This record gives sequence, structure tokens and C-alpha cells, in this order.
Amino acid sequence: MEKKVNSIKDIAKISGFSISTVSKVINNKGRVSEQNRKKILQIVEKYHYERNSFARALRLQQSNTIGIITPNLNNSFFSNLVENIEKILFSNGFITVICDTSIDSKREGQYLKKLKSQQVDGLIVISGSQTFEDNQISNFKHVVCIDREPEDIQKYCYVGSNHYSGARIATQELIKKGTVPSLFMYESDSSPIKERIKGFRDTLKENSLIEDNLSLISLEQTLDVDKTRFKIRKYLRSLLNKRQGPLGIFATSDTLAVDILLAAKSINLNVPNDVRIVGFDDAPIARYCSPELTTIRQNIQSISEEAVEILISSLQGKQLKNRYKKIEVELIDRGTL
Amino acid sequence: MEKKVNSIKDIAKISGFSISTVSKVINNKGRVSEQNRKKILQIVEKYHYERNSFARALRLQQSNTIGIITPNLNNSFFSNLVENIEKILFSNGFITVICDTSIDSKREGQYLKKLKSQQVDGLIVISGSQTFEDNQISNFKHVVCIDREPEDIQKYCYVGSNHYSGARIATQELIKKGTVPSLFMYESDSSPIKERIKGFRDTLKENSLIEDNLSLISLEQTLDVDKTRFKIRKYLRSLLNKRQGPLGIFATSDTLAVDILLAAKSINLNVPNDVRIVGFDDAPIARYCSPELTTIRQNIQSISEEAVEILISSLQGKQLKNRYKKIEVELIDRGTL
DNA sequence: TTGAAAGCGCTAACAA
DNA sequence: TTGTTAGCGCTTTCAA
Repeated sequence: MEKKVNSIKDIAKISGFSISTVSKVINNKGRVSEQNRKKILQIVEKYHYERNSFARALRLQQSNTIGIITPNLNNSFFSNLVENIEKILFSNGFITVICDTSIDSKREGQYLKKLKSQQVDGLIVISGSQTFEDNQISNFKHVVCIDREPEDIQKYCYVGSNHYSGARIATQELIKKGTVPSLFMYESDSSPIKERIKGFRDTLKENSLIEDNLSLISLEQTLDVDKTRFKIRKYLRSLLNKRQGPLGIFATSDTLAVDILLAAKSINLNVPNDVRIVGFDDAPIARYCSPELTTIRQNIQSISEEAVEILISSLQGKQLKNRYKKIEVELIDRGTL
Repeated sequence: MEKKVNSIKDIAKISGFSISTVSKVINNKGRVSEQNRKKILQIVEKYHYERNSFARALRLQQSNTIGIITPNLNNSFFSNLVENIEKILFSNGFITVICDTSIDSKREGQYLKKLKSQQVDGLIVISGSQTFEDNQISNFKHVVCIDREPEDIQKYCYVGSNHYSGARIATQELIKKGTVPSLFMYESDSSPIKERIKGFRDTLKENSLIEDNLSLISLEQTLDVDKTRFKIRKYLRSLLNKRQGPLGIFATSDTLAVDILLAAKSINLNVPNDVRIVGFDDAPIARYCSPELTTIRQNIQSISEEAVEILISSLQGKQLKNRYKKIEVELIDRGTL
């Protein structure tokens, strides 16, 4: 039987050429006579030689590996993003290491450390901490942040949806339908949420609508489903007392929107007659409720593509014309408006 | 400013010890005086030194990397599994490379190749092809399959839910509620589906219920949501004609179950009065419909833990007592039964 | 207890 | 056009 071949040295020995000649052939670099190239290639084939990527990475000081930091994979927005990015990177010859931090900055730190020692070539950070532990992230030369803007926006590249415009569209539509909209959100001071709040407020103002204590409703993120819906019902009742005509609600996520929808139904409110709802994301769940959810769609495909493009440009040392990119969103009008 | 430290050599220089002493400290191996150990550790800390894993992998001929092959990340069952496994592996010191095949065996092949040249130590295959291209998977010494049983069950380790028992429970409950159950499924000949069908049929038989042409309803997987629901409505109407009393439906996934729920509502059928439904998985969506879905919960946590445990044992060369493990499922009774 | 040095497989600068 | 060789950062054997 053919003996095990695992190094370029073995190939060199078998073929009778030197290591460097073989290396040139394998990497299609430098000049080797056509004849010898073929000979060597044949032997490579025959013995199923595969170059050792560690030795290569060690030598080249680059790994062809990209790290993705994600808060979790339970959320369809994140998992979709990760899925897309991973595919695009793979087709560009990169291996992806996915790090699920569970929104735990300690874990995030551990991952960053590991990624460092893995010497990833670049980093994609989805909705990461605003500021990183020990500023560990500055250890990485090529970083693209997605969704949540990093504090030091000069330093890192960024791609995200135009949350401001999304919020404006949603709010405007709700007003058009004759409601005085409220915004329902989970407690958060992330940049996307801030932008949405701003878009919401600006639109209210432009329409000469006055904010009151029921305009912005902020729910604790820790609550379980039942408690969340219980709270929502309470708010809905208050709103019913205070507002004329149908209620208008802009929810900052589709899951929250569906929670509201379900809460409304449970107190015999009809959607959209009594309550009009616009969500955010266009998550799969938007089509799995009844009526189907009207929502602002984030273009995950574009976000992924842009992020990878920027990252690869950065990796190639290209001058980046666009370090900061906002992707447009779109109203998907279904049954809750 | 502290100058950049990236090798054990730097640490050696700074600390005044030799490379090998530093190495011993870092790896907690060999004997080093307590005093010096502390000194070195301090410097390691201070300079945020992380050892280069390529050099290590090259030297040790092992990567501490595990590959996960998954059909996709859109499905909460898979993404949950991946998330859990990744976490457990990470806490065991492994890096995970996640490969999303989109159920495309060509992509699967490419990934397997890449993983091979990355020299992953082991492989976890979630719901992979029954048989692999070119039998590439036999290139890997340590493989654990999850969910879908590999053809050559002798060769690979396996962990999955007890689908048979899950189907039996669901069917039995439906019968208890006075229905003559039908099973709704997507076309598939994967082992989990086969087992569920068998469980369903066996339970029917034991209850002296005769199968007819509406007992097993198989939907094309390619259909979009609207078409799927359209078909479901058709089947529902046929069932209404043929069956006495409330309809009983066991759906092989929660998404499908919710499709059925929505289709039923859209033709003014009340759930659970007119139609009783049991799903499978206990996906998040089960709590985002109304009424909330009664379903068979797969214990993703246990599956993940078992799979990793088996993989690690295999990696450590331990004799495996259990190469084939079925995890029990559980009925979660909510509002659709 | 500590250190010197070989060598994992690779690439690339340089020599022939 | 081809070959020799240094060295990437690490672990480990063996000597001091």
C-alpha cells in the first residue's frame, strides 16, 4: 500500500524535486517548467496530499479564519445574519468561527481571547457590547460591527439598518391610520433602539402629536412570556382609557409585536380594528400569527453582503471608501395595520 | 507603551527565564518553583499573552477544533442545538467551526474537505445526509451524528430523540380526546420521520383504529406558506367530511402545527373544539400562537450534552459504552389538545 | 529546577 | 529553472 504522505517533504522525496519546487507548484507561484509541474501535480493527486493549514497559517501569519461574535442564535435576526455571513465567507475561502456570547461580556471576553490566540484574520461583531472589556477588540486589525454601533465609530467599520427611517415609516403609517401611536420596546440603550426612538419622536412632533407617559412604553427584558403579556395587557387597558379611536402600536421587534397581538386578543380586542400594530424585523413569526404582522423588514442579505465586502476589502488593505453603511428598510404591509 | 508581545519568546525575554520554563508554566506541566511560576504568570497576565494555537497545533498534531455540520440555522431546533453544542465545546476548550450546508450535498462535500484540511479533531453531524459523498466522512476518526441516523450505524456514534415514543404519546393523547388522528408531515424519508410514522401507526393499530387515505398526509416541502396552508385547508375539509367529532392532528413539527392551526382558524374551525393538534419540538413558536400549542418537547439540552460527551470520550480514546443514545421526549400540554 | 535545542510543515528570500 | 535554508511559535527531550 501507498505509505502515508502528509508533508511537502514526502512529495519532494517521491518526486525527486526539492521542497521549494513542490511548494511553488502547490501554490501556483514562481516558475516551474510545465513538465515538472505536471509530474508533481500527479504525485500530489495520487497520494491525496493536502497541505497542512497550521504550518501554513504559522508561516504566513494569517489563518483564513474569521470570527463572528453574536449575542445568540435563538433570535432569527441573528441566526439569519450569521448563516448568511458564514456562507458568503466560505465561498470566499474563509473558515468562520462563530462565538455565541449569550450577551455575557465575560464570555465575550473569553471568546475574544480565544479568537486572538486563533489569530483570526478579521472579526465581525454582531450587536456587541458598546465598549469591550479591556478594550480587547482593539487587538484585532480588521473589525466590522453590525447592528449596534460601536462607541468609537472612527475606529471600526459599521453596517446596520436605517433604524431611524424604519421607525419614521412605521410611525407615519400608524398616524395615517388615525391613531396616536405608542412605541413598545424592551429596555435597552443600544444604538438601534435609540435611533428608532428618535425616529418615532420626530415623526410624532412633525405631526403635532404630543408625547405623554404612554407614548414610550419600556418593558423589562428579563420577564417571561406570561409576565410580559400581563404587563402588556395592563398598558393596553390604560391606553384604551386615554386614547380615542383605535390604538396604534409600533413594537421594536416582531416577537414583541406578536406578544402585543396575543395580549390584545386575550382581552377581546380586535386587530386591526381596535389595535393597529407595526413590528420590526420581518421575522418568520410575522407570518405565523393571525392576522399576519405588518412590519418593517430589515434586509439581512444586504447587511451580510456589505459587511463581508467591507471586511474583505479591509483585509486586502484596500482604502475603504465606506466605513459606515446604513441599509434601507422596507414596510411589509400585512394584516395588523 | 508596552511593546507588542506575541510569542513565548517575548515572555521568556521579559521574565528572564528560558522558553521551556515559560512553556511549562503556561501549560501547567513539569516542575517549576512556585515563586518563578508566579512571576511568569504575572508577566503573562500583564502583557495579555495568548499562545499561538497554530504553532501549538502544528507541534501537537491536533487542533482542538470540532466541526459541526448543520442543515441550516433558520430552524430553531438546529440553531438551538448548535448553540448549545458550541457552548459546551467551548467550555471544554474546543473551538467550533460551524458549517451550514443548506441541505446541499455538494456544499456538504466542500465543507467536509475544508474541515479535513483544517484537521479538525472531531465532527458533529446534525441531520446529515444518510450517506455521504465519496464517503468523505470516513476520513474523520471521531464522528457523532445527531437527529438523523447514519446508514452505517455500526461505524458512527448517534444521539437523537426517541421519536417513536414521542409519536406514540401524541397519538395516544389525541385518541384519548375522542379523535381519530391523522398525521401531517413534510415529505421526507429521514429516520426521525420514519420513526414517528411507525409510532403513529402502531398506536392506531393498538387502538383498533383503521388507517385510511387521510391518516397520513404528506406535504411537499417546497411549497410556500400560502400554498401550504391552502393545501392544509383542503385536507381539513376532506377530514371534516369523513370523520365524526373533532379532528385530531399530529403534526411532525411545530411550524407545521401552527400552519394547521392558522388554516383551521381561517375556515372558522375552533381549536381545540373542532380540531385538536399536537406538534413536535416545542419550538419558541409554540408559545406564540393562540391557543398555545400542545407539543412533544425534544430535550435539546440533553441531546447536546450527550453528543459532546460521546465525542470527547471518543477523542480521548476511551472505550465507548454507548455509541447509540436515544433521549426521551415529553408532552407539553398547552391549549390545542 | 532550569535551559538548550530539535523539529512539527510550510513559505520565501536567496543562491546556484 | 531549481534548490538550500531560515524561521514562523510551540512542545518536549535531554543535559546541566
